[in-house]
Amino acid sequence: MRTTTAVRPGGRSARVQQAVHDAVRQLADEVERDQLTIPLIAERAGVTPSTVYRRWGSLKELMAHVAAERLKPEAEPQDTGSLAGDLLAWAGEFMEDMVSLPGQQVLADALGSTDAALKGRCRQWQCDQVSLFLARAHARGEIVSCDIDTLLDLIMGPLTYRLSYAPDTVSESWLRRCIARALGSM
Amino acid sequence: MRTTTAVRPGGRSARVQQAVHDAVRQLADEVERDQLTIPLIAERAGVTPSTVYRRWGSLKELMAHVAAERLKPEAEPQDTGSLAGDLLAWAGEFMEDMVSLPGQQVLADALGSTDAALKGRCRQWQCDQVSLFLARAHARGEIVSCDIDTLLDLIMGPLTYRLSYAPDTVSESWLRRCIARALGSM
DNA sequence: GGGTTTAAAGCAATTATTTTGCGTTAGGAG
DNA sequence: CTCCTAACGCAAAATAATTGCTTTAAACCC
Repeated sequence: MRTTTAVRPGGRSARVQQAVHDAVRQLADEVERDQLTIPLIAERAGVTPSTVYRRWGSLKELMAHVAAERLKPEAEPQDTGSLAGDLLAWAGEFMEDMVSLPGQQVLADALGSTDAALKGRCRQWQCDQVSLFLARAHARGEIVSCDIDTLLDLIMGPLTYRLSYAPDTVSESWLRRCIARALGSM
Repeated sequence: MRTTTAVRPGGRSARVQQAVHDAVRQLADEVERDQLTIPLIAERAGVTPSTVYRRWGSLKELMAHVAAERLKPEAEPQDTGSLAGDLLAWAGEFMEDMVSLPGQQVLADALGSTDAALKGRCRQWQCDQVSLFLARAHARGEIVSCDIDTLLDLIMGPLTYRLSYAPDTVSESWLRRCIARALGSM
């Protein structure tokens, strides 16, 4: 098992990680998935293949790490003025990202990993987002009767499930119903 | 894209498919995941590697096919006398299978695929199961106010989500609450 | 700051896997 | 029974993965 995260954060190590991740994202838009190889990625990143093998182990693990990074929220999610609105904006954007063909690849790469630490991090990011929405709601004085886990179970659960098994069956109206149900439950 | 399913069903082709699938299942219990290679599988199955490459394309796709097969229900699920009971028995068995280490691999292999047809088949099997439970409930005279999709959204959604991102947080009591919520909703 | 230590990267040789062209085999159709 | 063809086997060639050793550059300690 390799560590991959923040080994000697400032310096060459970090630059290599950045270069490799960038190379993967670039090449994902340029070549078919089955010709996306580690030697190709290494060349684009300006490093030797053995560096990639030693740090990430395999293409599968590398793709999982890059995919997980794309699941990480980059900016503060918008404040819509209500919990339901915040959840819809957030989950809606996720939904739109992941129904697309590249999004489907990202989701598959992330879910295809068995790295528990990686999955745990993804889960934590989602918890953090929902936690932020709940804090906002509380600050507004909204009465909320459900916890983070239940919201994730009833929103991200069905959403991830459908995105994986039947991506053509998701829609904004369906997502609205999920959110309404989640907020109404308990 | 390859077809894989039922090409010249009766004959050599089917025997090869069987032998290869069997070899994968055997070897999955014997060797670490990263030394499970196509040449190894081919040797165990008594075929040449090129046969496997030509039919399945890559290890990833082969594993996805084998994993999907394990998600297919083999026997008629037990009739417990109530819809809630049927759902709990079925989803509970799925949960127990998939929290285990080999189960986690199977789930990751299946979810890691981007073969829409394969995913669609998995979804269909689950629809069929729930449909059967609903038919039984109807025959018993149970009043049921929710449809197949909602039951899958509220049971298999959260379950698959948690099995993927936080397998240590599932439990039978949690699953019971999911099922109760699903049956009470709408 | 300058010297020391040590992860991590580069390089190159070795090994393993993947691809491919072509001959062969065995189901399926007439 | 014979022909036709998809799928398999075989072996050579191309490509990718592994590994031992060397070199580089962060990090650490005076």
